Amino acid sequence: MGRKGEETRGRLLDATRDLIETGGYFGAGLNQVVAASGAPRGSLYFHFPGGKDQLVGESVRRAGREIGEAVRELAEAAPDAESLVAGVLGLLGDRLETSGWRKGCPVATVALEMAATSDPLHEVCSEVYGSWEGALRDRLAADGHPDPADTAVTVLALVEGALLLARAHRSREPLDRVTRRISALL
Amino acid sequence: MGRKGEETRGRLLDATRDLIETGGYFGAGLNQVVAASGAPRGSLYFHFPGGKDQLVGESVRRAGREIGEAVRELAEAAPDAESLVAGVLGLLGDRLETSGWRKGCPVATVALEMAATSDPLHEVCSEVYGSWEGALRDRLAADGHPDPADTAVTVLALVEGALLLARAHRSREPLDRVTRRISALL
DNA sequence: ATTAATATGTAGACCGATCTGTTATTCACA
DNA sequence: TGTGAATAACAGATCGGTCTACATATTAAT
Repeated sequence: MGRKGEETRGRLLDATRDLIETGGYFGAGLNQVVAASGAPRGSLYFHFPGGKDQLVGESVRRAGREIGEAVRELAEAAPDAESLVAGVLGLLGDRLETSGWRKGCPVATVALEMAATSDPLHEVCSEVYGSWEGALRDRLAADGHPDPADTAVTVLALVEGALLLARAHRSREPLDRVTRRISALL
Repeated sequence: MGRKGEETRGRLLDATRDLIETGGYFGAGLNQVVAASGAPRGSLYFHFPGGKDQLVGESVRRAGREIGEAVRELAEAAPDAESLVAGVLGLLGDRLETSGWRKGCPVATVALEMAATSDPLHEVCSEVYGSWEGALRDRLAADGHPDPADTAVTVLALVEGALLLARAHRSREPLDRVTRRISALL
């Protein structure tokens, strides 16, 4: 695959991710994807012969990897788990607010829409959440936390839930309140 | 409005709620709504002249009221906040699993899809979450909890996040893990 | 070095299906 | 007989997906 091809492929994935994050699987029409990416319709099916499901699946996976890496970088600088979670909540809050409450979690909406419908997409979402859970669990275990597995899932649920409430209220207040209470879990 | 009219109106709202819960706003096509409810297409616009947004809005509000009442009943029987939250998580877990991972939170998916797009629907979701937060806060305050406002939002975020992860993994493990760690917050 | 041949990618018209919403007509009960 | 409600045909737009023609690279042969 040449340089040019790889580039439009990436533009398609980025545009899809953006639209998915705002309106989920059904909210991301392929017409909007090609319009936003600048790529023609034919190129979409050249790079993603599996159609919309492949496009969305790779897009979610890519976004999951990106966020995972960002969290890993934050984790290196954070002295303990508590400041790490606070940092993540702060980062996500900034991203959410500056995007006009559009950019929350790129996985959540698709996960909810597809939980009972599409097996391939459900698996992608499950794997992404699993990787985040694992990274968090490892960090907690390394810090000597007494209950790393349960606590990792609990913290992830807390972050996702706070992000959901923040979008629902169009306010970072839920994120701030959760940040204030996070220490009780760690 | 006569008896018959009220009945089909209710059937339309119930069918909409079911489809919304499974696939969100975009996942609930009006063709599916009329097919599931048995009502003809024209009746839909007779009872809901505001179209899909009115139908979905009233459906979300109705579902929010129902769940709020169910929680209130559970709260009367629960000796403390901890057993109340555990009861809610258990109830939601049962509902989720027996529905084949379809019925989670009837508000969440719509809230995420519409956070940045539709002002009326965003407000409905915000109000429903607000009412749940308020009920939880009052209970915590009545129990003499030191930090009812922050804790209420945190607990709601935790429940919503756990429900999201459970649907994403098609497993009640996240709900169980969160249940085990909830006491740290209360 | 130049040209032919092949693979890679672009481009957009087009298809049937489905989407939300409208309309005119008929039904049924008071 | 008059009004609340049911009914289904219909309209325009958009959906995901397919198709063929064209342009641009890359490779190979002369």
